[in-house]
Amino acid sequence: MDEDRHERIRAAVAAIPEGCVATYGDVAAEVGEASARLVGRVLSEDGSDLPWHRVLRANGSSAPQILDEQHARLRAEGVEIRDGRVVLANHRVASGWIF
DNA sequence: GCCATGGCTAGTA
DNA sequence: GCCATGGCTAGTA
Repeated sequence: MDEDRHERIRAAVAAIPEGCVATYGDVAAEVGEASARLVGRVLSEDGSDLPWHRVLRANGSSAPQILDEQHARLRAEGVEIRDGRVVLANHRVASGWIF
């Protein structure tokens, strides 16, 4: 079932540690079968307490409708934001998580 | 048809 | 900015 894939996406997002971030593509790669686009959709439809704010676009930016809340939450976890986006360069680690 | 994406290009500073 | 892509959803036949 497709719900299976959605569940794996949610599990991958849930596993991102506090203070760390990943890109939609990272999460998709982690799950294996998911496209980055699907990750965005699943998160947008999710109503649970998933740490969706730790998932960013490939360049560290955010879709406008979530930007304010996302940045507020990330700052609260100590993630630095410059020029309206999280700086991802040189922070990528082998597992795909970024810190 | 719609997008909480991503990559690549042109055009400005 | 623009276009390609993937996956889901609404709305018609």
